[in-house]
Amino acid sequence: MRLSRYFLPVLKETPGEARIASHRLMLRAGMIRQASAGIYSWLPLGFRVLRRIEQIVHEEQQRAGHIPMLMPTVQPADLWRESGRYDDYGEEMLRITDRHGRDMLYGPTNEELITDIFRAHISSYRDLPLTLYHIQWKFRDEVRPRFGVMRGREFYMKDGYTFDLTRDAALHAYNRHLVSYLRSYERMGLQAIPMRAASGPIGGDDTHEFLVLAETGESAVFYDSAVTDIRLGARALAYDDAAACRAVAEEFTRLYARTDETHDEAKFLEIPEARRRVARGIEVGQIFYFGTKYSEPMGAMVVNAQGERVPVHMGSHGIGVSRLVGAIIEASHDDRGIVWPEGVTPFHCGIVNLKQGNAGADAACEALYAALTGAGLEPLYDDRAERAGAKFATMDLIGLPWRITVGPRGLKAGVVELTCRRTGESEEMSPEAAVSRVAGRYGGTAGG
RNA sequence: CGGGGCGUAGCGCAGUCUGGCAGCGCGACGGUUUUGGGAACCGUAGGUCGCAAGUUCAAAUCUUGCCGUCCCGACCA
Repeated sequence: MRLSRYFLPVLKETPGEARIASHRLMLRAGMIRQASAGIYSWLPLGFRVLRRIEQIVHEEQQRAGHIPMLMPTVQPADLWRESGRYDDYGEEMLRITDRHGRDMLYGPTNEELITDIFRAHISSYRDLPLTLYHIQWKFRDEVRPRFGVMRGREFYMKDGYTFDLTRDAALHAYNRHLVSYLRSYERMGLQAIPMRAASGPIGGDDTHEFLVLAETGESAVFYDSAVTDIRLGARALAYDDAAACRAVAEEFTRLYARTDETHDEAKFLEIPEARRRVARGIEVGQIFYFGTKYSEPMGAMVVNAQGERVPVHMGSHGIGVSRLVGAIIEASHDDRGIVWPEGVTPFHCGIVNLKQGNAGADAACEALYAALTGAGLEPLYDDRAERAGAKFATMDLIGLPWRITVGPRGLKAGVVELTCRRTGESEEMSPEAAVSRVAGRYGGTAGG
């Protein structure tokens, strides 16, 4: 993409309403524009990041054997009356009446819809297990939206629903989700710690929240510092192997890590003092096993091998896709701007032409652009007639992990400059070497 | 939902107390000179002063009502 033809409305000054780094930086980098309290338009740069996170979630869900689909945002109230949640959900649910006077609602979640789909089409244990998921916009009419996309009213979320014959099978689904979530977050360059949590209004027997440590987090968290040393890394994952999934889940949840809702001071004090940590975290996902809470009242039954009609065991599992954009920035920025992890960056590499209009610099930049594109990467070429300082400031603000700087001075010596956004380190090298270095950073995962 | 702010150009704000030409900085646009970390100068455009009613010769400014938005608390992915 050439910046001169792109839409990147960056701001030099910080809009007054933004209190935390991610909100401030998303506004300044031209990623979002507020439409109403807690409701945002995603401008092109923000949209790219949102899509990359969504893509990682899709890939990891499907790797775990989960099946994508799409349910509507507007739902009929009747289904919610059936589950008993139409009244329970209260003022957070946006209620709508259509032209025929029917009660509708903008979905805050999708248990009712998915259960309705399940009961209409599934009747035998032979069709289980089944995991369906979708990524869709949701709406919760928060009393006080804040922190930009981290606590919006409209938000984009992956929610998955598991259907199993037995509790044991449902717990395998729970562990499988835990592992797939860990893998998704690691690909996004994030550490999200699974913590035992309260179940809240969705209801359930077992639940973990995934928290990203950040000073601006909404939850107080208490944990054993050793949990932050655990990584999934490149290990092979056998999602169909219940014992293997349980082993990984146990490895990540064995040590003490809880939010304030379930914090147990006595157990916390059993941790060696040097490893006790009290901090704050941003919730970026949650997994629930809730048994037959919805299947019983809504009649989602299957016939088991003994010929008996039994309610299915269900679980639901969510990842806050739009919230992750903010959470990643909270976890990865500096005083100059955003520092994107390579896994979610909106563009793989920036090209800064220090002397736009200089034939040699222009040609070198075009050649770099073609070479990077040819290597399967998406570069952002700053071809504006701006001064160097302005171009650097823009690149730093939008946080691309790599920047190739091209100027007549370096070209005389046959070199360009490759700069790492995170460390600030620069190195001079031939344009070809710069391309292969950047391409090497993204390996086979480039594109998308 | 309780309490408190704020609403004036795309962004940041002054002007409101004490009614009297709608301003400043940044940004945008044009020009000249510049050009390796947010350049300088000259010029130009851009405003239903949140909305409505009221008071007044005269309202951004005073009064009333409404709307929007932000912050603290409670609540919540």
